[in-house]
Amino acid sequence: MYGWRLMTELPSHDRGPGPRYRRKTADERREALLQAALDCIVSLGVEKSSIRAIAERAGVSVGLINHHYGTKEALVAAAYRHVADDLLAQIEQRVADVQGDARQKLSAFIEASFSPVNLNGELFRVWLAFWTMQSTSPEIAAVHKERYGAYRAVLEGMIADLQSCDGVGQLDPRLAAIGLSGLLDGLWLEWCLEPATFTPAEGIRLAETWVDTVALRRDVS
Amino acid sequence: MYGWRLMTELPSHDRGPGPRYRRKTADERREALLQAALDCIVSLGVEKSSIRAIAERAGVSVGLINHHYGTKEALVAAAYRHVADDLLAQIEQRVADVQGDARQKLSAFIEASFSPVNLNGELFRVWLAFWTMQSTSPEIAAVHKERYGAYRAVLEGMIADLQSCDGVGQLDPRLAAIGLSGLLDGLWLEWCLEPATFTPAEGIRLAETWVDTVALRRDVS
DNA sequence: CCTCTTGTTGAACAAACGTTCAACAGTGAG
DNA sequence: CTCACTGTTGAACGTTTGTTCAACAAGAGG
Repeated sequence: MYGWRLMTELPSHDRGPGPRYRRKTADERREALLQAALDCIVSLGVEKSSIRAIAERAGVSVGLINHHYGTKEALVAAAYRHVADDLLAQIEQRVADVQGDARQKLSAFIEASFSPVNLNGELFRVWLAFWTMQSTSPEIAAVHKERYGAYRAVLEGMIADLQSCDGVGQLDPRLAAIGLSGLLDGLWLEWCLEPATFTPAEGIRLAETWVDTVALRRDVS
Repeated sequence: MYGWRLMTELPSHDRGPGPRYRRKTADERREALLQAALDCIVSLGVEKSSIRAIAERAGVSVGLINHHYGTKEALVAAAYRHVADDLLAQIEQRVADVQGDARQKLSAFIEASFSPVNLNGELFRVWLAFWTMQSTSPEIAAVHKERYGAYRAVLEGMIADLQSCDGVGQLDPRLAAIGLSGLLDGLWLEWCLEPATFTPAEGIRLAETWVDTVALRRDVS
């Protein structure tokens, strides 16, 4: 369809005697491109993360991204799934590392939510990007629905465990989980938008108070 | 700087005998452009709201936007301030319309937060756009800080009133306001991303429970 | 009527975007 | 070595973006 012209000059960069590039398997390259895309979104923001910027970060040429992912949207969707999986897995790991009762595990979940890994303006920008694309990209929307459901299911299970041990609270596990995840997300959002508003310790205290007085029925005074 | 060529053909649209356009004062035009920008962001999303789309919606030509606002960023910042002002003013109006004690006024605030005006996927897209721009645009960031501070100040005042009447709660007014605004925003966020998760009535119940058991010390069972 | 101010126009522009694809080249198999 | 496969390249493309500015014209004041 397009015309083809001979290159009129040699590439300006150094042409050593060795290979000009190293080939990778399709899977390896896909993984590397995904990491480069995340790096770009994190450091440059979404709208500046062009195909060219991602390709440069990955040390490859522009054409390779469409070759391996077809479209940019598919690459971003894959990145979303990757980050969301990582985040949830990391929180679950922290919870699993705690040997204690259901209440202590929930505390670990809350503490992990307010760890510097999550309270991170760059991670926030990544999430904003995904949320924005969700309204126009069915693929992104599907990933969101799947990952967010998993997140809340974990929380609901922990609250159900808690109430079966320490007595029922003012709300059933489903609604309590929705409330807690809303509180955690809302505080995370506000902290990322304006970190001076409150400290992570205050955020933890707010979430702990919610669990004690709403999911359970205990007065922490 | 740029060359200038004569128009090679007349405009294709109808040229009536009357004026081709009507002049407005600078203030009137600025207002009209701002409304057109909001309409576009709401209906098309941010990334599709180009200068040309906004100009077409406003029924003017592309150059007029830069003439009145200088840059697109300034226009968006003005739109942000306008929407945020409107939203807060509307909630405060609802609160003022309620004759009752501090607790009933807080209920009006919560109810207004979950009204269809706010639980609106289009409004959510507008907010996402503003949040995204905040990290790159100092002007947008300043507007956010100013408006969000006002929002939380209103909430903190209401909670302080409540506690001075009905007794102190588990949290001081500042932290209680941060928690409640986090909960409201988080639930709003999650509802906009996936409306099937919970109903507005459940959201109201969650927020009311927070007020009764955390800001106050009342068990709603 | 003419004049001046100023809101308005819209083609041109430079830069950036995602995508395409013919050509190139590394790598392992025969 | 040769061959075929395929990962990789990068210029060109078509489109869209925000911005510019010489030219135009509406409307008020004389």
